[in-house]
Amino acid sequence: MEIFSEKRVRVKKIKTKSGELQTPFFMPDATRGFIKSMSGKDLKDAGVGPMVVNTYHLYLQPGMELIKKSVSPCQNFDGQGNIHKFMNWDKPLLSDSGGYQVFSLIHKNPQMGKITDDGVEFRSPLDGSKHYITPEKAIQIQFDLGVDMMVCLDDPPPNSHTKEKIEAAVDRTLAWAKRCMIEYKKQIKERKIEKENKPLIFCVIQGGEYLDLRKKCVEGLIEIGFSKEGGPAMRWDGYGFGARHVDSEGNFLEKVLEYTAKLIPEDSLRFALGIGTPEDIVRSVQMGWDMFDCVIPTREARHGKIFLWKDDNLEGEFYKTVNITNSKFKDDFSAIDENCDCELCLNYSRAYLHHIFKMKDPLAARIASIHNLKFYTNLMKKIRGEM
RNA sequence: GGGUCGGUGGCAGAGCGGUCAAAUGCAUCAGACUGUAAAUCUGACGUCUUCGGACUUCGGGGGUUCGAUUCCCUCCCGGCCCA
Repeated sequence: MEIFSEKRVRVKKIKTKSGELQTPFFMPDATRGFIKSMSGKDLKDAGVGPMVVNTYHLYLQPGMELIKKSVSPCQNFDGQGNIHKFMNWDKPLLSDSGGYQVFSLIHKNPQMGKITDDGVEFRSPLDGSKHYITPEKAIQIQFDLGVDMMVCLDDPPPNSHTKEKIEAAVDRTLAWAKRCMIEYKKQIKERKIEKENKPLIFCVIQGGEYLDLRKKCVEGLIEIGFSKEGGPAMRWDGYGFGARHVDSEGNFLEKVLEYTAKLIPEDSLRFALGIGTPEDIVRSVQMGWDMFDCVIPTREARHGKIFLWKDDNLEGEFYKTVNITNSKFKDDFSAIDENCDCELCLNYSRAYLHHIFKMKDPLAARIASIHNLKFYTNLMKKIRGEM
């Protein structure tokens, strides 16, 4: 793998209370505490380790009271009820703060809530009930979730906003990151969490497509890591790239990603939120990004799009996707991917998968999801040089 | 044999004098999906097109009318009821 022989890949181990992780890694989105249509066994078969859950979704449903009470009937977990026990998932989990959800909800429909400097007031799309989330509350919820990695509440404006508005979002993101850090220190102290069990904390870098704003944001965030406000200074474990990383035409914001990665302290984790397609992940890894999460492999699996390897070398067009619902697969009895050993590829033909998709049976979504996630976990193994 | 209701695009099913190439749903075909309001959404779906339109369609045939998928006659086919 030529492009990765230049030590541009930051392969390093990180420790969490649920086990070690090796960068670069990919986390599928188990937003509501599950990956649609998949069991824990399916996920393990696909090679999945860490996953992302969402603070906003879990807070609304099933609610924190239930999660704090939960008990796993099949496995011993330490401590009180948490999302690991509820899901019966003993590998690392990262919770996203929910800022992205609340903001996109409000940006799409201003009647759904309002944003102030103090926090966000929003209506639940489930039942219309009113909720109020502050940076402090977002952190408290994530401690209650009991995750291994947590993310500050941020303000992610659409990249199409004016520079003034993007800068205001940067300022708010910084103010909220500071409050999140103070709350984080407070929770660690109050909950008497030992050093080795501390969840990793990630801040988020905003700034849209403006390099100077990205720089301003990172510098402000680094400074917060040196602040002794609320307790001894604590550095961020990682920095996330916030907002969309593609422009309105779908072009990857290569320069912004590359520039921003360089601003992040060398020994901190670099989390490219929401990235992405396999080629976007490869490019981002080359820029120095360490962690990724994206709905693409699972959502597209449910929609019949299957990822196939073309080339072991991760250069050029190393993969392709097929829409298995296309009529050309109706009588194609070949294997889905001859080079894959997932449940789907070992057992079924393209024609059969085509058929169960056409019949809309949930089995189609399930086995396609296993396949696509296996593709992604293998992609990361190839990037790390493990296969 | 008599009565009655009905025959509409691949299917189901609206329309019942012009605004109908014909609602809607399904099926079909293609596309989108990037910190999941997504098992979702978009587009195409008679033929041809210089994308302005043009042409042939609503069981068959005939009629009324400026004009019929819509009204009348007749034939064919189907459901139900009575013999």
